[in-house]
Amino acid sequence: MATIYEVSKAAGVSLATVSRVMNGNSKVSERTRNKVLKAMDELGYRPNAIAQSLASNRTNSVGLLVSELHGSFFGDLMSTVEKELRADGKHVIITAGHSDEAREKEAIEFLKSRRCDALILHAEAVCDDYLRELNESGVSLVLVNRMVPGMEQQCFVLDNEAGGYLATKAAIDAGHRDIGYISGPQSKEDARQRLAGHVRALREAGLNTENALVYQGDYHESEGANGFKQLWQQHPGFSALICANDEMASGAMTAAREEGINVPEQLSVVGFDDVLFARYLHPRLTTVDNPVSAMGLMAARWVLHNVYKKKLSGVIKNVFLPELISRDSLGTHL
Amino acid sequence: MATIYEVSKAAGVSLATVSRVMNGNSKVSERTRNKVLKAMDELGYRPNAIAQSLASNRTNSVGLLVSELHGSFFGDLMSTVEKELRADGKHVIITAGHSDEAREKEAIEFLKSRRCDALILHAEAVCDDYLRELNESGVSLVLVNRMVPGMEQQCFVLDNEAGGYLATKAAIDAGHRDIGYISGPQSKEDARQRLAGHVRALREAGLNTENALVYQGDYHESEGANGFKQLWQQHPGFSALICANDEMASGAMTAAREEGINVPEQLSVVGFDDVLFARYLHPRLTTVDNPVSAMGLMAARWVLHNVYKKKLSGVIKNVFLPELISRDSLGTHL
DNA sequence: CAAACAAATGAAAGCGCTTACATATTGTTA
DNA sequence: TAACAATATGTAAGCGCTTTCATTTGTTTG
Repeated sequence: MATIYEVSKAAGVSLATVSRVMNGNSKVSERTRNKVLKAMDELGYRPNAIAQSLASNRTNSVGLLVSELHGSFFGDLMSTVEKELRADGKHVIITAGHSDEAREKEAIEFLKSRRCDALILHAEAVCDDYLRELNESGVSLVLVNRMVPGMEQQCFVLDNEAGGYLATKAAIDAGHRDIGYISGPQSKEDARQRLAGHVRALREAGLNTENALVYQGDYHESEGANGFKQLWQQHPGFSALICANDEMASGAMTAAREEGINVPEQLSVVGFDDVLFARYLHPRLTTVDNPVSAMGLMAARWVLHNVYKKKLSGVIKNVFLPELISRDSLGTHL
Repeated sequence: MATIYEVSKAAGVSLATVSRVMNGNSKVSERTRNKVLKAMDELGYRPNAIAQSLASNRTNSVGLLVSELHGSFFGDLMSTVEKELRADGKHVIITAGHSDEAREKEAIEFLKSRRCDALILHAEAVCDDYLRELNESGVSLVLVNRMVPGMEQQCFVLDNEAGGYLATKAAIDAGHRDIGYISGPQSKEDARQRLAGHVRALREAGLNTENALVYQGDYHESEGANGFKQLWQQHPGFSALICANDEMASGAMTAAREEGINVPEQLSVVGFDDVLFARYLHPRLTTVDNPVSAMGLMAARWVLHNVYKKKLSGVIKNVFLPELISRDSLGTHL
């Protein structure tokens, strides 16, 4: 592979001049620029990004931490972030934290050792203090799907409470009064907030929230089925079931069907997240969207603006409001 | 951030010695090693991976090209590859080629400029010659889901013909005789092979393959619906429909339902790929699995072995045989 | 106890770039 | 045309490591 030195020799100019035409910042006369370009072309020269990074103290790479590399939520996030950054010549190093504290920290250390110019983190397991320290230690970072007090401008989050409210409100508006809820693990912030929104909607409608029909699941499909079974046993015949995510909604729908209960005629189901397969379920799932792509985009733009000094088109938005995606699984109840 | 120089000063040894304890290849006495380790610890030293790469001409990074960053197929691939390589301290730079020749080439150039030690490519649009040239130019690379003559050992593929055969054979074994087929775009190798397998199964059963019920789709859901409609119009009442992928199978099932046709009672449907949502469809989709994870694993192991000289556990397998995943969408036909 | 060898350590030259700073070239003005 | 900007180009010192080769130190043996 040709180096800058060979290019400089071939073009009959100095290293500095070659570097100048590559980076296009300093002035170079039209004639020499052409000579250099020609030499580069003839040699098939490609700058060594590693050497550039070492010399310039800039890697043009941003680290992205996700919980998993599969699943539509992270797929959308990675896809959006990569596209936006790549358009500006930056590249993304992706690592997975698997929602585990040690692995998340390890992944972050890894990204730091790779000298990423910035980090975009979907960190679930590390504590707020760790993130604040990281932030103060001089690492440029933004957080997706997490709000850390003191770093509000660097956090891009969904208003989960509003989403929880939206889902239950939709059921209430459709005439439902007996409404069950399968929550996510209450150790997770988003799960707590979604539940809080649900409770607010019930209360607002004057419904009983004391001995509410709530089952705590773990966001997995199987717990959707378990949750449904338990709630149905506890209070047979409730007319709507709100689930804190689509996976559990799917599990619940399958379990209901196995009991011979028709969705949505006998039981309405509402999910949360609008993952890809929500459209493929039968009946197609009414759910609350989770604007991952929009959040990923904002995170990428923040980096472009604050780290790479690119001027912004549009404003940076930190908190996203979810919308209800009406499909077929929510029926009216007279 | 502390550098190796500061560590060497703190420990009272030379740079070379610090480097030695980091890399652990050359001998260092127990006493000095401890001094160095202590100094590193106290300074919170983290080696600069960029500088290491430049000096050693090894980046410990492998480039991964996928068509898209979302979707379960690529999610599984990325996930497996990343996990396997990361376990050995390598990291993965992921880029998307969007099944477009120019973008695939650009992505590959990008990975080359990052000086990846090896490339794992899911390249659909570039031609065989390009890949062969790349290979001969000294870049270590392997191909996933693509067989290029002359590079067999570096290709990890599914036997699509066998998969196509399997799907149709299953329908025949279940008693079906009137079998429709929605193929993928015949510009793609895998689509042609899947169709070839289908035809072989028909022929073997002594069924007519002349004016066979075949519709050419594009692997997208909508074409599954279109394909079903057209075939049904052309020959109403056929009892089984084989689709070249799950997306189209889903589209076909939805279209059938809209026509009031029950799956699987009146029409059996078989898919291909066993993507995540196949389990979520109703009825759950009988399909042919596509062992992406296994292929990704092999690709990663090949790299570990051939590029990083790691000794192998187990053998390298290049061609993978698919299996039928029996669920509920294929019924018997007497 | 010195010779002979092995083991541990250090000195220094890169790796391929960027970027002050210095110098050369050109253009402008009186 | 001398004097001076302004502009274009070159020189060389890093960036933080690895690695070769030379040197020092330690160990063994006759």
